[in-house]
Amino acid sequence: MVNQEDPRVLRTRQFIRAAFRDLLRRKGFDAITIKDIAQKATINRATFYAHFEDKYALLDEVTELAFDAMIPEQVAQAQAFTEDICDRLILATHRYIVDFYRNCRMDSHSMATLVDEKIKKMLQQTIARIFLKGDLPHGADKHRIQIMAAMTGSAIYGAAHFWLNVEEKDRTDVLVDLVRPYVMNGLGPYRHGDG
Amino acid sequence: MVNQEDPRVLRTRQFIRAAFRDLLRRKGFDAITIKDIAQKATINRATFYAHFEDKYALLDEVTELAFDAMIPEQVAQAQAFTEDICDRLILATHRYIVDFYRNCRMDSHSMATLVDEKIKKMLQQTIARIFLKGDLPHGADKHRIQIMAAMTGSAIYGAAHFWLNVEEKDRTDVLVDLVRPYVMNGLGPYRHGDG
DNA sequence: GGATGAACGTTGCATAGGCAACACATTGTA
DNA sequence: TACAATGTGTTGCCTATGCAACGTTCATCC
Repeated sequence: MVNQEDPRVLRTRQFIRAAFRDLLRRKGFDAITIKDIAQKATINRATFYAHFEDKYALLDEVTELAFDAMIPEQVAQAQAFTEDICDRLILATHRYIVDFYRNCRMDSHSMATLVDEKIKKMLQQTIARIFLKGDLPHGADKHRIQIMAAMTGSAIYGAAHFWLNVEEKDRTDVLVDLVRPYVMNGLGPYRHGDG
Repeated sequence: MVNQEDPRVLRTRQFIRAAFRDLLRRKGFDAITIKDIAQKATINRATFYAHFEDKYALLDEVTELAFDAMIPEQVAQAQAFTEDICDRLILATHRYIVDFYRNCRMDSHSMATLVDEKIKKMLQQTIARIFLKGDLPHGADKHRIQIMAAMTGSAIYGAAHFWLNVEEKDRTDVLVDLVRPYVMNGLGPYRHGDG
């Protein structure tokens, strides 16, 4: 494929992502064509295919970058899964979902599903990375840790998503106070690597 | 040279101009290097030379485009040099100069001179174009018309420039009331093509 | 059922842009 | 004076992008 460091490549990919984000704001995912993206990005349609297999791959990348941008510095650097880190993850996830539903026309169920899956996966990876950084408690093999991360990520994501349709939806503090103890208790001895 | 319609060319030239305008806001013209421009435009230095002979050519183009953007629609379309058109030209010229001195660091005398010359030339061409659109009065050959345009452009530019350092500098209405009669009287029978 | 048109994804070729290197000029400085 | 450092403008080679064309699929319409 293309050389990811070539300045032309960097620029072209930025154009494509920006065009796509822009289009998502006024059109549903299904309604967006490759031609639309190429036109708005002022690149040739063939060039699009030099960088992305299709618009699903583009959605994947855009989602991932947006998630990375949303993760606070403290979480990215965290050495242990503390209550503070947990809170930040909950809030960041919630904010991501809110922004996402506000900015994108959601006529497409397929897109919502894809983004759901992607974000859950990113969350789980982020959590697993933190778990693996701490000293592992006795008997915690890598496999078991990844399951714990998967459950934790799913729980956080599920709760944050559910919170969209709740009366108290603006009370993110309530959300945090509900999710944090659930997750931390569920983790039990795994959380700090000091159990 | 390069094909001026190729989208890559259009983008690259836009990048270069934008970078240059941006640099002019924080650096003097003399202090700006081609490397600076290329870096900020995220293009290769060699690519700059594919589009502009040097930074003087770039300055020339940027000045010209800015001037075109500043000219009101009515003036661009004018069929005769009326008082209304005259007023608009005076105001546009004045605004151009004000913006120019506000936005650009003027450590370089050479640049000020170049821009001065360029703008005067553009003004004169604009005026000559309007003159030549109207029916020409008896005895008005093309040569004579161009001299009238040159004087008119110089007068307007000179006055607008002078107005920078005047106590009433904000009273552009006063400026207009001084310049308009001078110019219109000077033109005498040439102005409408109806003399 | 078949025609039409739109979007997709791919291809070969032409051209613009990136890169590294060069010679030259200018400037600062030891 | 000599020198290093920096900017200028140019060159040859390689890669990314633009373009036009193609066959394909799918939806719409007669």
